[in-house]
Amino acid sequence: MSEKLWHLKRCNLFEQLTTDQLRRLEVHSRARSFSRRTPIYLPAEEADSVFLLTSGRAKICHLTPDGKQSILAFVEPGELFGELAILDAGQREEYAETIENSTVVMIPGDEMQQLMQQHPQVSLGITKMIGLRRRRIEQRLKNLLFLSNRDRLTHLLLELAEQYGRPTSDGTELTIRLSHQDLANVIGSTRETVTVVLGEMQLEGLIRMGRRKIEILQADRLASAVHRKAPPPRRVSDQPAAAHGTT
Amino acid sequence: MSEKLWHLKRCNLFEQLTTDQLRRLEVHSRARSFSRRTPIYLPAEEADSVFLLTSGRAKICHLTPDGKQSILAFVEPGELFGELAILDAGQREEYAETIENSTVVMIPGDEMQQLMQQHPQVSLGITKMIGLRRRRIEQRLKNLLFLSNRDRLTHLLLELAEQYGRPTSDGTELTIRLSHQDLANVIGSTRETVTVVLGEMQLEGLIRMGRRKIEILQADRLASAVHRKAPPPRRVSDQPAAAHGTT
DNA sequence: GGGGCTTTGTATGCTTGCTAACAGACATCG
DNA sequence: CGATGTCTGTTAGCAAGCATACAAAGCCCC
Repeated sequence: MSEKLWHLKRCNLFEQLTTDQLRRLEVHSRARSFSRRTPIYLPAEEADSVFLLTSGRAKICHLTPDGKQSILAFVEPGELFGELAILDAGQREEYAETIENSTVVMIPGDEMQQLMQQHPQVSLGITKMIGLRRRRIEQRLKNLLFLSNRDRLTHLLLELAEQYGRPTSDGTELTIRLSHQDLANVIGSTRETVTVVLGEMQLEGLIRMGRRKIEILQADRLASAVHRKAPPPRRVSDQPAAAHGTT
Repeated sequence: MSEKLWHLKRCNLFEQLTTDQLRRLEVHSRARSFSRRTPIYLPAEEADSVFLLTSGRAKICHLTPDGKQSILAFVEPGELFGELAILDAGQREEYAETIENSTVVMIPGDEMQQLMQQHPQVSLGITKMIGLRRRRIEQRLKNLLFLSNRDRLTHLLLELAEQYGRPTSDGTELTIRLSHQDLANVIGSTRETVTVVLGEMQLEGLIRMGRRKIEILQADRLASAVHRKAPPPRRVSDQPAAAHGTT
């Protein structure tokens, strides 16, 4: 009970709210937990709730009729997802699935709308979130339009490093474990191609990889290959990137 | 002066406002007109204003370093654009250019923010708009990921027909005049390919085309080819689709 | 600790669609 | 009305990356 409240408070969207308001939100929302690789919601389901991931990790996906998957975004603890349910209660077009054992809080859409009406801050926060994610999607669209398979993969690795990177003695290790298939599903390619390209990168000394594990050795060289400014070097003592990002 | 006000009122986002509030908005905003094929704003420009198109037609584009263009959206009268300037005053990532002689009203971003703070209705409206556009982009991303060149073109034609279609005796004529190059820039293809595919479609009796002109003869067959439900038949007397859409 | 699932490695066509290169038709504007 | 720019049509060659087909190695759960 008070745990749910605690989780709500951790979402920076709600940090301005009074305890009373939070409690109200808490009463109307519901906590659930899911084990690894379980769907949280499915396409064509009624989209009447917004979700807050409180622990674990999830991904937002789309599936074509013939079974091809694309990953639209990853979700980290403290992030809201399925947020387009606020706009109009239609049906989901995508589905959300846990990557690791996770817990979420479900907030009814109308409750959320009401909250937005009463708190311009929350409203603005939501708007910004949706807008930022839109920008990210637009960026991906452009990448898909103009970049080769390899360059898109490079971009992805750099983004992942920024969000999920942990510094090591040799470079940066991704704390999110993805298969080649997953990577392919993000950049819109095939598993085989990703395997090959990653293999090349390893030969070139840019990365090192293990099973579902990638370590980036030369972020600067990767970045310059796609005209992107290199990420700032990060000390081992630094915390992993603050999460508000998705892909 | 009162003309600007009149235009503001025509934007459904503002229709709930009192005349006083509108006048306030009016004082702070500025009207400008642009002739055909003129940039309204450019990439890397300071993004401190939101635009309302009051007449004409425009497109939102992205240009790669090596000169390849992609069209992100078309803008119709009454529509807001450049709206991500509300989120944070960074730099534009895209540019907007008129397709026809146009007039716009520039609304300062902070003015807009203030308005949103004071009027939850406006805020919600903006959120919905950004969200809907995000959905549209996501749809395009999926199309690009999974569909062939031809199928993407088919989708585009159907969408354009919905937004800009005027019924004729033989089918539906697009009231927006686009070159093959433009179409290619929307679906992420090349001019040559679009020419060829459109040629095929014409041979198959699906469409008829002239210079910068396309008439869709068999929307149902087009639609079924991409598993899309056929658009509702529209009487000649009906008005063209209400505009809140973009691509 | 063994069976089965998951993940990765690798090679060979083949297809789509891009590049490049012209040519003609139409339009617009002085 | 001529000239220049825009738009469309067409082709051949080429390259990226997909589909397909196996194979082997790790990992996890029973």
